[in-house]
Amino acid sequence: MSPIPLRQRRKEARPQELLDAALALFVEKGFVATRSEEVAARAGVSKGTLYLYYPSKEELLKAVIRQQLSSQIAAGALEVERYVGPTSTLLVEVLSRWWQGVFDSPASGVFKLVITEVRGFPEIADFYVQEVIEPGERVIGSIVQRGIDRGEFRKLDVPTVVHSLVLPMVMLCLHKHSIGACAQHKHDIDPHRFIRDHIELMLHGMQTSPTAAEAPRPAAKAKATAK
Amino acid sequence: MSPIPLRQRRKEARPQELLDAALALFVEKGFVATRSEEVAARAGVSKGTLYLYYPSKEELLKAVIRQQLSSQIAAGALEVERYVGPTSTLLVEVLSRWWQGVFDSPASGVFKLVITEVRGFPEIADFYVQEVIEPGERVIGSIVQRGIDRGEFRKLDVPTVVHSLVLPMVMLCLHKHSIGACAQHKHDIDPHRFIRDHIELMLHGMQTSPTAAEAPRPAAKAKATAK
Amino acid sequence: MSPIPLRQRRKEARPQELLDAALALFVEKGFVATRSEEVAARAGVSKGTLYLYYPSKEELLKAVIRQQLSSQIAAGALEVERYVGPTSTLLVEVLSRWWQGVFDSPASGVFKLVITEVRGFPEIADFYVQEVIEPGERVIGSIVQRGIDRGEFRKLDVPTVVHSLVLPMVMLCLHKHSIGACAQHKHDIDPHRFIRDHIELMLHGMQTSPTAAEAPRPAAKAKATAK
Amino acid sequence: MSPIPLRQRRKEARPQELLDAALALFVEKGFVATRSEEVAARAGVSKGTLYLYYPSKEELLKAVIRQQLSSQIAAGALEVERYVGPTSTLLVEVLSRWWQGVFDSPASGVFKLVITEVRGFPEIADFYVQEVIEPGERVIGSIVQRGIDRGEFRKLDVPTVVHSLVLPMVMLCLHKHSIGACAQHKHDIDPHRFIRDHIELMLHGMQTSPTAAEAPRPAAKAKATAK
DNA sequence: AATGAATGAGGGTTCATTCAT
DNA sequence: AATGAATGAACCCTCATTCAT
Repeated sequence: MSPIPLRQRRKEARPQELLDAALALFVEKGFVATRSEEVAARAGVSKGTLYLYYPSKEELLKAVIRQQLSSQIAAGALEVERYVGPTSTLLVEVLSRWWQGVFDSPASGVFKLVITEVRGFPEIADFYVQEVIEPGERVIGSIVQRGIDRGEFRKLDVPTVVHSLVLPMVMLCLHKHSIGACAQHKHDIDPHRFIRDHIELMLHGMQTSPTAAEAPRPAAKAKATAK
Repeated sequence: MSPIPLRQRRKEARPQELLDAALALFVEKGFVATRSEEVAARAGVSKGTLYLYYPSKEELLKAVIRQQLSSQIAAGALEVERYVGPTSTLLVEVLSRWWQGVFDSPASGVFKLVITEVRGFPEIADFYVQEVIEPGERVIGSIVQRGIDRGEFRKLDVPTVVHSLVLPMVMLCLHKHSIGACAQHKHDIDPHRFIRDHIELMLHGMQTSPTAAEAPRPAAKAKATAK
Repeated sequence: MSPIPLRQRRKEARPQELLDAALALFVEKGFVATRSEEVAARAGVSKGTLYLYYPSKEELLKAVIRQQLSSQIAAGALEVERYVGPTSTLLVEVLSRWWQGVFDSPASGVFKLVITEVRGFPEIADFYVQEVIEPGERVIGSIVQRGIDRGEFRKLDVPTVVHSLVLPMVMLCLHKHSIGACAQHKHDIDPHRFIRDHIELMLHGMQTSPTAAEAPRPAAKAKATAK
Repeated sequence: MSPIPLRQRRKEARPQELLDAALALFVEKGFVATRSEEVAARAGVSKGTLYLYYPSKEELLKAVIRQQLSSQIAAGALEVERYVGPTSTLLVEVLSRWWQGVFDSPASGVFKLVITEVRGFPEIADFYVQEVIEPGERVIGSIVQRGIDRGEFRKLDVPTVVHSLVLPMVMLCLHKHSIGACAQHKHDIDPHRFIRDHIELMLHGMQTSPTAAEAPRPAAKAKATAK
């Protein structure tokens, strides 16, 4: 049934395996502190082999980031256009979906990687801005705009709202891979719960009429402050 | 006229000069990528001198972080107790003051430093959490709680609100020292303006009464909590 | 024709080549004063390669000593058991053979190395005592004892005799690698001749019967020992 | 009563205090591994002061050795000329006296120092040979020669006998400061007892008539092998 | 004379990268 | 293609020596 011999399958899988290994290690230990041999070892190949696929550790770093970003651009944009229904629901929907896909996956590490390494490789900034920040802000921004246009949201400064919405999410990803990864401080926050609450809180702040804010979750009931 | 000999005066200044140099460089290039000689040079001394004051690069890092943190704890707590007046004003006041003191100063770099280096030196996590996160959250949390107690804010989950308020601020510090430091992306956001807007937006989300710009809202009822 | 590739052949030879180089240099210049790069160079490899085989200069030192010692233990013991004939001949035989094997070989340097470096690395003392001193004294001691038992030697304190016999030999090895290695003082003594004479002199002192050049002597009585 | 102020006395004592400190440390840790600051500290002065008395660590080493040697030349020679009585007694007398003065004093360390450091500073060899080896061998040699001339000793090769006599003594000094200084191996030999026995054994080997050998110590009795 | 802060050459060790196998 | 031995530049840190005080 599988016409492709194992050897060849491995060979084709190599680049991805190397990228995965590199992502994990770069995020964990930092780019400089990660030895290229470790990356190779984690990918199950030898030091030399790594250099067959990537000409240098630096290129490997860029490839890691590029690849993670490409997969992020994705989705969403279309959804917005087609969607009918309350904007708050749409916003919750889009942010949640993205959050689900990112936070628990290794992809959450790219944020740390970018923050940590851009200064050393400013090219990274360019494609990060182009591939993630801008498209991301455009999508979220367009939703917010839709809410404003439809009178659901107050007339707010769109970029501000977008940042207020998104920065905590990014920050949680960073936390996960830094302090959150240190034994004692693992469970200080429940990220999924926080994000849910955060969005809700934001919606409150954005909405014209308080009632509208509740729309997305009909079955919900009072919960307020319970810690 | 000057009874203290130059040598000695220098000696006392050295540790701080070295810490300043180290902070700047560690934030800019990362701990591992910074050569100890660079730190020394930036502090205007030679390689060897650095080791007269700090026994190793690693200890220097810890000293850098410790010192920045110690100076952060400070402030605010008292203010909260004494304050009379609307909680929203208090919150704006406290956050703004802190923001002023941090964002434009080199201290803003510690966030990046911590995020970047904790994994390598987990002890850092401990004192960061103790010296910054916990006291910080306690102060902001107490303000939020005050607002709730006084019926000015809705009955929200305090930690959630604190995070929603603060994480974007921290994130902006990180941004400043990473992407924001790359030529092309310098002025994507005006941080001070954003923080002002962000807080305002948050307050909207938090407040009970629509007075400020919202429709009247009865005791908050349905809450979109179901996960 | 040669199925083993050159690389691999080298690899197997490396440790020994490095040990040889290290022995020579450590003996000549002392452990601390020898740069690891020199060792590598003398072994025909680069600095880095040394660390492929030994994790540190210190481990290299220990390996050098260990290896020399292991090869020393060896020999003699059996010979003693089997031997028939006068003990004096046996003693001469065993000491000469050992002397031949040691003095002119690089192994003679280990004595200096041990004397010089034990204080810095006391573990060395343990294995030197176990691998060299004790076995060596045991072998020579057993010969002396045999002589006493067979009435060929006077009833002397065995360890004393062993030391009197052996210490000058060790001392000559030390001399060879210290003062003896300094141009002006090269030929102050002919070591082989000296050792021959020394053993002969010692035998005179040990023997019961005056055969060689001594008057008959009854069971030794008066002893010039009182301190 | 003491007209010399303390300050000045200290000042005059400095060089000697520094030499003592240096001897102890150089013997213990080796010349290269001893930091000049340690020497200063042990002598109770600061780093800088050391350089007021000796222009470099190397000169300090040479001074240490020179001074120790100068004090060794000393004595004995005259004694030999004047002495009347059996040569064996004279020999025992001279060797014992020297041994007493050397072994238990810090001077015993110079042997190690010379052995260890000559290769690095060959000038040391010259004055060591001139100041110690040659005078020493001359004194002992003249005694041995006297014994031969007077028919007390067999017609042996004088240098050989001298070496056989003296090398174990030197070797014991070396041992004391190397293996003997390592906890486990402190009491393997009783040096004073050994030297006494060794000389006695040597005398046995040297003497024409066995009876003569016993002369020096009339009151002694059988002791032989008892360990 | 004495101090000890400062210097900077020097040496141990690491690791990205190459290349013979 | 894959390996891993070898290289050597680079970096942390030490310490002899200097010199302002």
